[in-house]
Amino acid sequence: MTVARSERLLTLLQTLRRYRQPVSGAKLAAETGVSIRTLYRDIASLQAQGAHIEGEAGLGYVLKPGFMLPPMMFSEEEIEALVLGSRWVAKTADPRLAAGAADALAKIAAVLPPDLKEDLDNSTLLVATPRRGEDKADVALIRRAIRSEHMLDLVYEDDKGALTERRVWPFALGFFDSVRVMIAWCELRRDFRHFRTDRISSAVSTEKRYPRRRPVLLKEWREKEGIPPQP
Amino acid sequence: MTVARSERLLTLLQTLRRYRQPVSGAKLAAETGVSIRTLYRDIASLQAQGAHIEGEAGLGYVLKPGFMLPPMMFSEEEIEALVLGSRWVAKTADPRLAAGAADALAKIAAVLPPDLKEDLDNSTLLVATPRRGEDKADVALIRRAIRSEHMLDLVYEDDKGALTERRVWPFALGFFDSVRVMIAWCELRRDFRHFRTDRISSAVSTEKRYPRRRPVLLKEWREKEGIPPQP
DNA sequence: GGCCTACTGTCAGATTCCGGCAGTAGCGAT
DNA sequence: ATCGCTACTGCCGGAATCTGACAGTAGGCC
Repeated sequence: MTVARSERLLTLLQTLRRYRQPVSGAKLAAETGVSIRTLYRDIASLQAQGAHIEGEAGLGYVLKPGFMLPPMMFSEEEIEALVLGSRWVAKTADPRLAAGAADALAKIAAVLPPDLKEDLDNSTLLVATPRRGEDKADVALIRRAIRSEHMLDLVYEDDKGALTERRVWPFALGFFDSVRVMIAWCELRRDFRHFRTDRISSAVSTEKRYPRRRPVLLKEWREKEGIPPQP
Repeated sequence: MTVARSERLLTLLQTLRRYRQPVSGAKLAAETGVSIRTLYRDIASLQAQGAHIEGEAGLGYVLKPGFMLPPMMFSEEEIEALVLGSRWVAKTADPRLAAGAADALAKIAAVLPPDLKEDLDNSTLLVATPRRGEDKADVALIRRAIRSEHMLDLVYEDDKGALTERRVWPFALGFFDSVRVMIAWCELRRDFRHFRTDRISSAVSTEKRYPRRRPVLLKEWREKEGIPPQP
C-alpha cells in the first residue's frame, strides 16, 4: 500500500503546521524520518495536491494558516447540509467569513460530479435571508481580537440610544437569527455582556492581552446563561 | 509519483458512481485498465479510505449514494464558515438534513487538529436559533418527491385557517428565515405557489411523475420571482 | 450441479520510490 | 563581495512496492 506515504505526507503537513516561523527542510526531514531529497519530493507532492506551502531559499518553509482535509466520503444529505449551510453563511455573516463560505462552496462545487451539483441547485435553496441592519463595527477586527485574546475599547450604543465607552475582553462571536453578537467581559459592568455588532460605533484594538484565558471565560459565560457546549 | 495510483482510484470511484446497479469487478477492471487482482486491491484501498463500497459474491459492487471529496486545502475562514453553516443547518433544518449536518460536522471535527478545533469552539458560535413552529408535514417525503419529480397530494391550511386539497408538482425546498417553504406548481391554481411546511396538514406521495422537468420549473419560477441563480 | 462473482495467498517481474551525490540559485549577514 | 545557509533539480543504483497471473475458497443465482 501507499498508505505509508500518504501517512507521512499528513504528518509532514501537521509538523509544518505546528511551526509558525519558517522551518528548514533538514529539520522537517529529521522529524519525519526521511532524507532531505525525499522531503523535497514530499513538499512538491503536497503542493501539487493544493497545499499552500511556501519555500524560500535561506529561510525555510512556511504553511499558510489553514488545514488540509484528507479524502472523505460524504452522503447526499451531508453534502446538501454543507452546501446549504455555506450559502447561509455567505449571505448572513460578515464579509470576511462570507467570503470564506463562498470560497469553500466554490472548492466543493468544483470537484462535485455535474449530476450531483445540479441536484443540489434544484432540490435545496436558500430563498432569502433578511438583514436586520448593517454593521458599524469592523467584525474582522473583533475576530482578530478574540483569536489573540486582546482587549477592545468600545463606543457602544445601548437600547435607548445612549453612547457609552467601555473596555471589554471579547471571547466569542455569536449569531442570533440574523444579528451578530459579540460576547465579552465588560470591565465597566464587571460582568458578561452581549454587544450587537450593528450598535458598536467604534472598536479600537489595544495592545493589551486580557488576564484570563478565552476558554475559561467562555465556560463561565455558558454556565451563567445555561447554554450547553456546542456539538 | 503515486499520482497515477490516486488518479486511478478516483476514476474508479467515479466509474462506480455512474452505475446504479451492481457492476462486476471484471468490468471495472477493464474500464480502469488494470487486472482483476489489482482492482480488488484498489477496492480495498478505497474502502480503507472510507468509501462506502459494498461487494457481494455473484452480484458485483455498488457504491452507496454520496460522494468522496479528494484532499483539499481550506483556509481558517473557510473551515469556520463550513462549521458555522453546518451548525445552523443542524439546528434549523428538518431532522434528516439536520442529521446530515451533524454527521458532516463530526467527520470534519474528527480530522481537525485539536488547537484549530478549540479555536472554532471558542471564536464562533451559534447562540440560538428560534423555531417558528413545528412541521406537520414529513419533510423527508417532500425531499424524496422533489428528487424523483413526483406529484404530491396536499391538504393545506392557508392564511385564514381554511383547509384546501390540491395536487402539486414540488421542485424546490427553501429556507426563509426559520420557516421552511416548499415551492411547487399548483394544479388547483395553475400557477406557482409557496407552501409553508408547518401548514401542510398532510402530504401523500403519488406514483405519478409530473410531466415537466424540475430544472425548467425552477428556472421559470426564478424568472417570475426575479430571483437570481444560486452562487 | 453449473455459472458467475467476490475474495485471499503466493510469487516473479515491472515499476516506483528512496537516499546519496553533485550542481545551481536565492537570501542574509559579515 | 564573500561566506554560510537554504531551496531546488538532475542523475543513478539499490530497496521497496506495486502489478499481473495463477490457484484456490466461499457465497449467491438459476
